[in-house]
Amino acid sequence: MKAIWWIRRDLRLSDNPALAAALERAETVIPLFILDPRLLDSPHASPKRTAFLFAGLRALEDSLRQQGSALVVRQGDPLTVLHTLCKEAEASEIFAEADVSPFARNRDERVGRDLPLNLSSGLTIHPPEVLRKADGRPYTVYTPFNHMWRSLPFHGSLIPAPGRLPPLLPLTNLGVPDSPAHSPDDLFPAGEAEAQRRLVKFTTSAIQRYANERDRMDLDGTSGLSPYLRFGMLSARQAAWATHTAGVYSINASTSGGTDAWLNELIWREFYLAILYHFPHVRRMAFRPALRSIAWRNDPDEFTAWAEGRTGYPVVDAAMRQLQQTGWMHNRARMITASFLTKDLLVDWHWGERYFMQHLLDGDPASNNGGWQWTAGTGTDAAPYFRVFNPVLQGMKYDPQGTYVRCWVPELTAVPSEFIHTPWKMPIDVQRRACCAIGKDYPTPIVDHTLARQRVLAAYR
DNA sequence: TGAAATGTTGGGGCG
DNA sequence: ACGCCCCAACATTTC
Repeated sequence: MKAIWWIRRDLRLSDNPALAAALERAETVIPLFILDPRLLDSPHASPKRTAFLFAGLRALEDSLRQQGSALVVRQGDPLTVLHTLCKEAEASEIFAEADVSPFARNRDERVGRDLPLNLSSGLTIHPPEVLRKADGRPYTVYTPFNHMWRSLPFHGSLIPAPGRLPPLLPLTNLGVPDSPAHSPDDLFPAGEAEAQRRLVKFTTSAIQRYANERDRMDLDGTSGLSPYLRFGMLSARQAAWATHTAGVYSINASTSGGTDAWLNELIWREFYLAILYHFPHVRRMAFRPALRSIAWRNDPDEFTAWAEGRTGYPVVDAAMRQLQQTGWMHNRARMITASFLTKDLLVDWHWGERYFMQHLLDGDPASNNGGWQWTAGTGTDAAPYFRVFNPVLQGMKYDPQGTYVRCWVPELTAVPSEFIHTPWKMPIDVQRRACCAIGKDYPTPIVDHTLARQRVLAAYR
């Protein structure tokens, strides 16, 4: 029997339930990736993320070749492509990893009606369907979701990568396209091997300090694994299991330091994947009906200033430039910039959601939407509307010396630390010495935070 | 996974 | 010695 392994966001050979199922049932497995124009040309697509995906496909292709197989790449509507390939290669089964987004579920349902599609769970550790309250309804609050999640047994162990794969007969193959844009490949080299390297590095060092340092924008305190999790170059199970090697892993522990904080982040990921699965309309509108008609200002010039890092608030500008230049942004900075756009500038969170999707290597519909709705206060278990981040205080707390700011906003390099988060307060002679004239070399704040805060509170009320 | 406004307390300066 | 004021430090409430 021949089967197709339809690769979507599971670019890995190890711990891949869909691949394992295919190999168990079929003598020949055809690894297939479909370039779907509806995804690649969507308004939420990102040249940087596509470049990362293609680089990941090249890495996967290399691994498959080393195992005696190959990667077949084709373009078009998945149903049509799969139809053609099934006929051409005489494949009688298709195996893939289940996904949660409305787009993916729609697509898979269409395919499954016509073709023998077998979906395996692997995107999350616990599938969204099984996590329900006692009354059968899905969770909408993180903490009880977290408790239920942690109470579930982890079944099965990690699936090792297969040894030699069955060889393929020649098939029509586009090959992996060249990356559409220059990607910051040195910061995030794509592929399963790199993901494993990072995981080992993280679980043997930074994870110990993760509880305290993950919020510090000036330190290397995060895992840096999000782009790899996004495309399944690393499985969530691998990410959670690896905490064993950190030596203090306990599924029910509340005091195991960094590993526990790390597990919480993985559970946030599963929470928002479950939210999108159970409430697909969150992609189109606020989860909370009362907050679907906020009187946004939506000033296009202010939005552009935010996007380009010209707001006059150093932490906001540093973060937005980091995103533009690297395709990644520190998690604390994501909350600060999202709060600034929605609350200080009163721009619809949908605008920010789309912009982040267009730039983030790890851009994932579920996590990104969840994060934006959390900040805007419109989502499940969201921050209350009156919780407005103060960009100055956040900067002083999570970038105390201004190292992060100076890294991404070079015009502030010589500004003394005393003024690094409030450069507009520099006396003229200090500005001169720092070679930074406010209003010329670096912008005056585009809004007064105190006034903006009052304005947003009124608008939300 | 905030921050500002408001309230309370207690020590020290000073008449 | 005493009352009064000021204000920092901390706690509570409110947005």
